[in-house]
Amino acid sequence: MINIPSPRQNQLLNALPSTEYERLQPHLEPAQMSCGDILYEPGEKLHFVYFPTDCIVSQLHAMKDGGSSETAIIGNEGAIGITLFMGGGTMTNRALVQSAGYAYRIRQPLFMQEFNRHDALLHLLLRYTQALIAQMAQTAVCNRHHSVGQQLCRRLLLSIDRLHSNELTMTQELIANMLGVRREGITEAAGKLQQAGLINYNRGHIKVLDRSGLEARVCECYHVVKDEFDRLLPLSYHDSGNDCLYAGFANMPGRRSEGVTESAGKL
Amino acid sequence: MINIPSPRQNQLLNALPSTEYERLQPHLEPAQMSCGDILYEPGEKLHFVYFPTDCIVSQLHAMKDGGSSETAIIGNEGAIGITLFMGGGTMTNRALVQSAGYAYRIRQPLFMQEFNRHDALLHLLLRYTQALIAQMAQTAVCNRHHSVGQQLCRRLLLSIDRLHSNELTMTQELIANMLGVRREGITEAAGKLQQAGLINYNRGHIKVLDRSGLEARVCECYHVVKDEFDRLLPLSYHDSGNDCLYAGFANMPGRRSEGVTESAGKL
DNA sequence: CATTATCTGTTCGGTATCACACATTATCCT
DNA sequence: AGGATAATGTGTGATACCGAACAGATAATG
Repeated sequence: MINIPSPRQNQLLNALPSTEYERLQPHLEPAQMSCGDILYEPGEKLHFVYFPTDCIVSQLHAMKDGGSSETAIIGNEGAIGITLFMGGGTMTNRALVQSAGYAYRIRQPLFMQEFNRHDALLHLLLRYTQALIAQMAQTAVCNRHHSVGQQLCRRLLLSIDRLHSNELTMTQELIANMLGVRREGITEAAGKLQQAGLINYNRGHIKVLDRSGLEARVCECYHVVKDEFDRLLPLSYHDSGNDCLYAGFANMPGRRSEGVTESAGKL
Repeated sequence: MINIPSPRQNQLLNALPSTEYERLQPHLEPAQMSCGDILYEPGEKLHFVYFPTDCIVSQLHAMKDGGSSETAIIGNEGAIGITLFMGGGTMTNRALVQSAGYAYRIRQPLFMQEFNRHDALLHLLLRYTQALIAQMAQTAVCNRHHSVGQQLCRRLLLSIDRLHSNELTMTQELIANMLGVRREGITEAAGKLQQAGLINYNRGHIKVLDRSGLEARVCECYHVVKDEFDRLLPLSYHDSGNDCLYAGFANMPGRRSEGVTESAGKL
């Protein structure tokens, strides 16, 4: 037996009404996501929709000259593979696992079968997509106007929000590539945060000591996006936290989450 | 000379199969769009979906300190009001008419009635939304990595693509606010372009003299987005002619189809 | 333990952009 | 026509970030 999180630990899956969830559930396969895994490349067809439970995936754009920038970060509040239901089939970015963990995935045809019933799943995912859009747009604004230090704060907060932990595993080099800045810039900014007692870092391990301190330094972009997620996906506050022991993916005891069986779509 | 364009001059409406178009058509009201008009503010409910025929609308994000940045530009290839069918109802940005002209608009309930038939309109608009997402993401990347000069080229090309004309009406100050940079920066960059014989500008009037010259200077972002639009929204079913009374209008400049960005580089 | 690889700290010069101030010119208005 | 307004041009210094090179420190490995 391996300790694998429940699908319901993904907030989108958790927000589905039980009838829809139970139709989907048999087709959800757990997938172990390792740091560095690539879910899709630019222009490459994706065959699954992924629902992270405790991993983090970066949406990265690479440029010809080798530069790159992250435009979104996706954890258990969301899903990877929106292009499948948006209709494009591929995207111009790449999806890179940035923090190890698990996700549940479902094959496109099975997923689309449910999506095309045009019920809660559709409404939920479109709302989620709009939240993702807000995140990407705000990233654009932030890239233009805010300092590396502020963006580092934003990035750290986004990560700990999704990990539900105050400890991160990532090197300064990695952060730099995500933000699209130099590694030295991160060294300097992170040094200041450490000196201020807000974080503690050590060779790829970052511990956030003072969350509110980070929030005091971060630019408005962080809260704009967070508020928009909360507005669009109010159920994302529902933390059905505890893992369940789960062996294999066949017969999973359908966890009823009382009080959350409503659709998020209150259009 | 002051003919009101046909709704079919909007490429989304034009791409609808005639049965759907005819259901929609009675509800389409022409709207005159003047420069500076605001279609919605952040958090403000929108009651129409707008389909531009010959105007340009900017999707702008403002910040507390007064700064702003454009994350997308929308012309007759698209629509304003995706939040209505995405389900959010409001957005975090504002929509500002940036070049005067006409649009057809339709009230939300009537629009949603058609959208909820889950037919061509839904699929078309979701694909369009994905293209819009690509534009916003690439804007984020561009803001991070490219110079003011390159971004100016991108912005000019985006505009003339949507105006189907090589003459623009916008001041350097306006462009600066769109790109989120200083006006002096635009003065300098535009001066270089003029000196190179690529454009000619004069107190709010810009004429593009050498389109391919601009394309040679622009960063890759422009073509990444353009290719993605062409891929997702081929000028399809009702290409020029049939239902369009104003077939004399030029289409977007020649479509390019080089591959999507190579996947070399950091991460 | 020694070696290697990885991660972090620091420096230095170069450059793009910024912030501000002000001059100049074209267009608009009465 | 003449004055007001809007748009553009220029200059000066400050600063944030870049590019590259290198040094020290810690973990990983054999």
